[in-house]
Amino acid sequence: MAYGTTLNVLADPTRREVLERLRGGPRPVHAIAAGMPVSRPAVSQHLKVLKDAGLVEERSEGVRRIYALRREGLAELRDWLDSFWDDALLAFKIEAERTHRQTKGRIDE
Amino acid sequence: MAYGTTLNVLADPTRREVLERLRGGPRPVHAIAAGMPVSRPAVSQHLKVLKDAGLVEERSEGVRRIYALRREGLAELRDWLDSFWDDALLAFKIEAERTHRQTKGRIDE
DNA sequence: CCATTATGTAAGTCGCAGCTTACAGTAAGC
DNA sequence: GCTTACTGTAAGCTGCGACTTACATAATGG
Repeated sequence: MAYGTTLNVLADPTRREVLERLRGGPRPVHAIAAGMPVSRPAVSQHLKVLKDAGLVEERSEGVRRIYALRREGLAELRDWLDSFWDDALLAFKIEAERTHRQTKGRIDE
Repeated sequence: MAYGTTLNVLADPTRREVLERLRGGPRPVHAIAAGMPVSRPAVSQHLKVLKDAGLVEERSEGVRRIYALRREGLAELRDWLDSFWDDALLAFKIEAERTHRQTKGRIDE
C-alpha cells in the first residue's frame, strides 16, 4: 500500500529533481535549491513530503539540515513493479497446467 | 523522460486499480468498470491516459474494446529505479577510495 | 550583542486533474 | 427496421496540490 504514496511523491518533477541532486551525496537545503526553477521554501516543502514518504532522511548539522537519499524507500515500489512480471510467468504456468491435465472442477479462492 | 509520464499515470489510485484488474487478462471496458467506485466514463478516460502512456493496449472486438496490460510500458520506470541502486554501489566505491587515501579519524558520530 | 546565514512554516493564490452528467455513434439481436 | 448494449467524448464543476511572499527562529561569526 505504501508504494502508492511513493508513486504519488515521485510523480512530481521537482521532487524527482531533488532526488537526482541527492544522488551525489547528502546536501543541505540551500545547496539543493540552488539553481532550481522554484523558490527555496518550495524545496523545503518538497523535502518534507519526501521525508514523510521515507525517500530521504534528515540530519542536523549546526544551523543546517543535511538531507540524504534513502533508497530503502524505493524498495516497495520496485517490488510492486516486479510483481507485474511475475504475473506474466505465473499466468503462463497456470494456463499451461490447465490445458495439460483433465481437471475436475477445482475451485479458486 | 518517459518514466516521468509513467510515474504521473501510476500516481492515480483509480488507474492503478484498472491495471490490477487487467492482471488476470484482457477485458472489455464494462467489465473493468464493474464494481468500481467511479463511473464508467471515468474509467474510459483513465484507459485513454493509460493507453497514451503505453501501459495498456486496445483491440476492437465487435462493439467492445478489449484492453490488455502492456508490461513493456513499465520497463523504463523500472530501469530508472534500478539506477538508484547502481548509484549506491558507485558512491560506495568512491567513498572507499577517498577514505583509503586519507586514512584520518572520523569527524563526528 | 548584532548581523547574517539557513531553514521551517503560515497564508493565500491559481491551474489542473479527476469526477459527473449528457450526448453521439456503432455493432448486434429481435 | 427498431431497440439494446457498449463505448468514447464534450462540457462543466470542484477540490487539491504546487507555488509564492512574508514571517519566525536558531546557530554562527565579527
